Amino acid sequence: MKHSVNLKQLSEELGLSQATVSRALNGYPEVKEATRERVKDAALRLNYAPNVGARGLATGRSMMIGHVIPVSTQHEMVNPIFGDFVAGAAQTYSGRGYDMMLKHVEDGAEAAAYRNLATQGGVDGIIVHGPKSNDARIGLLTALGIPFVVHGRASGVAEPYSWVDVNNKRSFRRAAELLLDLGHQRIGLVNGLETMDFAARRRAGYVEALEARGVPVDPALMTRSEMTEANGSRAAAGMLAMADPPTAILASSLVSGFGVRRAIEEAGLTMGLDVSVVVHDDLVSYLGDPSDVPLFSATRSSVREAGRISAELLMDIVENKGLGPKTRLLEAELVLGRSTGPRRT
Amino acid sequence: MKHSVNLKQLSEELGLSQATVSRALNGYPEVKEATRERVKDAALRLNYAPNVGARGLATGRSMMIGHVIPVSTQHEMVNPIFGDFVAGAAQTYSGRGYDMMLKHVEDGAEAAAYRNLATQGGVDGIIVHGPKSNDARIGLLTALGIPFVVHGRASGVAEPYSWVDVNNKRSFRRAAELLLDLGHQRIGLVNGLETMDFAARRRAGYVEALEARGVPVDPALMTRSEMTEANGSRAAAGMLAMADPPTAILASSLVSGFGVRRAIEEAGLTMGLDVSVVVHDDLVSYLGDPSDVPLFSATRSSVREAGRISAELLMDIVENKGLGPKTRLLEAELVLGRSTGPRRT
DNA sequence: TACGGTTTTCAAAGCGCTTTAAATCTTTTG
DNA sequence: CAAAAGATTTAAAGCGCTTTGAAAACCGTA
Repeated sequence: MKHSVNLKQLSEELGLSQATVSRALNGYPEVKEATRERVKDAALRLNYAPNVGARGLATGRSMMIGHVIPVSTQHEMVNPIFGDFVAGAAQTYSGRGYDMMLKHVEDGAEAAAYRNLATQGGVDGIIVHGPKSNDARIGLLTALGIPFVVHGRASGVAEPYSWVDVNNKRSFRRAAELLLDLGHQRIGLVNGLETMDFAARRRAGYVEALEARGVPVDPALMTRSEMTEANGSRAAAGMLAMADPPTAILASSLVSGFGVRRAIEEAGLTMGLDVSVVVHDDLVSYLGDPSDVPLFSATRSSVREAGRISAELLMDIVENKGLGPKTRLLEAELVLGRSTGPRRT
Repeated sequence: MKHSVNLKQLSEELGLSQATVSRALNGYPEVKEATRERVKDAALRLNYAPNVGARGLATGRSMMIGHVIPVSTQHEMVNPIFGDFVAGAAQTYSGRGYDMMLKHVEDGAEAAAYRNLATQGGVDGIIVHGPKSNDARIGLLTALGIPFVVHGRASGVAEPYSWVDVNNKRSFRRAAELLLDLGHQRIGLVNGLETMDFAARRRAGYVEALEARGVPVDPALMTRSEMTEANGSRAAAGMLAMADPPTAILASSLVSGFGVRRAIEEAGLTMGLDVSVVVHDDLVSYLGDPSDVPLFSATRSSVREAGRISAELLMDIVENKGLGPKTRLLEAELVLGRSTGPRRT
């Protein structure tokens, strides 16, 4: 059964030319208001919606933004913050008439995938997720000449490009300073994989804070792994079993934080009392803690907001290619919860 | 800078007609093997990729599957399992040459959004997420005549449609039976929102198990809310504060389970000893527990696998509209962890 | 009544691809 | 060696839309 019509049928039904109908629907001024109304009514009644492929062909715009799903190749893990980022971005796109395309890329086919994305005319722009410290995708996309925005930054890349990032270094520096102020000297770092740019920056902030206070940096107190509950727990358990265990731990995500808390409790200690904990909280919606005084002290920055901003930037670039690279550095908020307290003597 | 060519340029470069070049690249048999090689080489060399819009116009296929992001309208919450489901689906699509489009839909614009999705020719099929008990989308999409597969089922809908679902009723019945077998009589249910079909079915399974054993069903032991850590904790805390508290709790997700555990511990009790807990575990990748004996006893069913299967089904339907609705009922595995034990007397 | 200026509508080209029907080139066969 | 059969290749139509350049309709005025 046919439930919709195309432009030709619609225009015949109306006794108008396709041109006029098209103009009427797209808000061009040279159409008589009465005609426009008549056209709009008919379009609604006949269930007309312009074919996106055809429109794309004619305008050279697909009104689609491409995202490549960042599946950690090692453990088939989907980055937990991906969902919220995408939700924020999608909402923004939809407000401006764009849609989002998600592409799964098999390992090793990365370059080809981005190249196709750029050449097939299927998307007007691309969001790059999970940049590594020296990410080749940036150079590739720049060379291909397609608009893109990186969520995060890539330290090693010299050429300019557009990005939206949290000030990871500063936020971890501040978190570490908070713990130092509370009297802690042995502070553990349960970081994400440090091939990821954000994780490297966080460590830099942590190290910077300790060094600024003359507190020795102990490699044994710095771990890195994917940010799962299990990994957080394992890392913290290892530290707490040391001869000279930390009295505070800085964890790179809320989920790792849950693991850290478990390890603390399984060691017979109390979080916030025996061991202080600060986590980074991306405000992922379903992990939200609505309490007045949250469980965890945290550096907070909404990844959904980052999604919104990235989308906004990208669409601006797409619609106005003249402007140079745009960047946006977001500051994380430091929120005190019940997981931190002065060092016990 | 132009970095890619179109079919016309490519064919001119080769001294062949567009038809032959198109056939060569699309694997049609009537092209001489030598020619095909020559064409493929040139395509690679000149960075040719067919324009998806044009191809879609010509073939009537967009090679794109639409998903609508299920943002819980009440709290702007992104369903946590969405990420993994989508990852599984996207992987499957990509293996068969399809891509995935994600659409954000504002509240209230649902019908229009699905209608457009179906009419604009932008997608060949749709996956419906998070069906409610009497979901109007199913009737709408059926009427529109576009292929679709529902992840889950909608109890109230009589007409046939394609779906992929976990046997939620049976798995919660089994979980409850396990607890009954362990001697528990007061069993709490920390369920998801029961407007969601899956949650309603889980409760049905739970109730069925109790009634089959003649154990009274106490409404005070049945809570429903979005499946967050905080909600799980609050629900469990409430139950544990009762005069006649439960000795076992059945939670609808791993995340709620974390909350339940917290409440148990904050009540000075020990999970698995004083209070047994069984959760439903969607095997969401980043919450994975690699231990031999997992923390939680759980009914397990991979949502990523469900994504794969749903995608497979949908593509089959798209490519062969003749076949009637396809369905797939997945059984959850019951896995014993450290959170369950016999009732303490 | 006709004319210049506006406003509104139209015919047709073109976006880049696939595919049908026809043309050309190669083989095979009698 | 010519005709029939088979293998390749091509020209052109068409997918559904936007947009340019031209035509038609309308208006007030001379």
